[in-house]
Amino acid sequence: MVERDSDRSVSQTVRAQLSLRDLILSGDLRPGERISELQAVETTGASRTPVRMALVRLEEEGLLEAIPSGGFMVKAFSERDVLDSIELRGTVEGLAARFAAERGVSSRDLEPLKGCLDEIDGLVRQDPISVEAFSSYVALNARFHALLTELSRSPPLIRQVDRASALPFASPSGFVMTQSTLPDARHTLLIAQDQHRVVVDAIENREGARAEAIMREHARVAARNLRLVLRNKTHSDLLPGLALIRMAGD
Amino acid sequence: MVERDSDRSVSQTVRAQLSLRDLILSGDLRPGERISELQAVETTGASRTPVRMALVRLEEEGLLEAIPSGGFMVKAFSERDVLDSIELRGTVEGLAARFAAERGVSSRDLEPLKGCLDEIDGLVRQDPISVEAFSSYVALNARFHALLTELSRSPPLIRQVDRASALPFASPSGFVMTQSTLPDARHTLLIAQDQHRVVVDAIENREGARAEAIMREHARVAARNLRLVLRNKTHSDLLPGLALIRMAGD
DNA sequence: AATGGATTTTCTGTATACATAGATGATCCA
DNA sequence: TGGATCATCTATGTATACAGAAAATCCATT
Repeated sequence: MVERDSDRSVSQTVRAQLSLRDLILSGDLRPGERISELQAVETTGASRTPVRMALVRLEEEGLLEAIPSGGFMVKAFSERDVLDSIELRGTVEGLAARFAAERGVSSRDLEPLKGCLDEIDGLVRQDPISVEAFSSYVALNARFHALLTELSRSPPLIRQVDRASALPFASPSGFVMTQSTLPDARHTLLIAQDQHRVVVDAIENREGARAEAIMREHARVAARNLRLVLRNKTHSDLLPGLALIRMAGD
Repeated sequence: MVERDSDRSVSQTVRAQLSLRDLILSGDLRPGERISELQAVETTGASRTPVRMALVRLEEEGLLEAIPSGGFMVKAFSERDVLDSIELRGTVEGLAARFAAERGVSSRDLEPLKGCLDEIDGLVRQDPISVEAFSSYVALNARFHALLTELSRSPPLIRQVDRASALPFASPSGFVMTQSTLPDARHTLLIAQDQHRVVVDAIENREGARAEAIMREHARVAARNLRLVLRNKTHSDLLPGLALIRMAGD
């Protein structure tokens, strides 16, 4: 079926939000730049009401900043901001893992998680890893992290983990694609996957502190990758939102 | 000066948000109850546009839940939800304290914090503590926690701590007033104040792990108080939002 | 030439009208 | 009498018009 450029099945608000998010993450809208509602109306095709709605949601998402005199601007992030966001995500994921371990999980709950890990094993077995495999890894990794967080069985915590992962460079899978061009790409993925196995093992054995610690360390792999990407600025197109990161000298 | 019921200096959106928040926290709007926009328009006096804006913001705040078919309903919280929210707040505050300790703070930055502590000391010195003193404690305690979080010098983290503290029963000062009627009220406040001193000491000496651990434990004082309040349901009017907590049997 | 003020323009905040989708109630048939 | 279907009605999503405020521009004066 031929899709119109505007799908009637989703609301104008959602459409405007997606459209504006793409514009921000791709760098078409520069950090610090004010987003005019009228301009947003032209680019998204929606009217002002849903556009305003989308802007409010994008502010909550962390991509926009309210201007005191009114309206919104694209937020700029320092390298430190991004590193802190990653550490924060690791911390709340760590709390989720600890809750899961302390409260116990049934083997039935662990099944999908272990299935995920087996699939990832299948991917990292190949050497070198193909670009398609990296793509699959991104999806599986996201799924693993989501399932793990849900093991906490804590809606408030799940909510906060989702919010902490909303920024693309803070999300668990944010830096996977950027790794794909690095020489020791497979090495990094093997380490990350080992950490996945360890945290599941810790949860199974109800080792809360261990589960928490390993998830924190797991996030620091992403921090390492961020530094690599920022040093050799190549392949920066693989990480949406990199345009929002302003280096110290800028 | 006589204030009109509608202050022209703030926007209709903010006024509607404050008004609706009060209605929710006071229990006038029951958990699970759908909030009609038209009804909200009547009670707040604002028109539909700012009311809708306020509803979206209250959803982000965690007080409302979106209904799939459209609109919003008042969210209900289990006792476990609230305990988890408190633990979460303690965890992110702990991260802020660790950042402050690891990165170091100048004695100039610590001054307002220590001033805060001295003022609190003045309050808890009296025995028994007056209701007015409890009120002052709430304000000073909120100020201390805000200053402490800012010591992390991490905008993303400060943002998340604020969000984790947005729910009244998850906020650092949420249970202070409920304590005021309890027999060992002063005892609890003395312990909390000692923890305040310890975390400042840890930060001064750059003991990151210690600073983090004490902030986590500090939040658990609030968790203890929650259980007390829920067991003897008296004085529940001292905690706004208690109406949102649904016990297991309900 | 630079600065201050006034004017114009553009933007956001708000109100409201309209359309569509969902909910509710009544009526008809089995 | 119970269930299903249809109609009506209400509530939300969307579009747009209007007012006030902020920002930019231009002119005048020093």
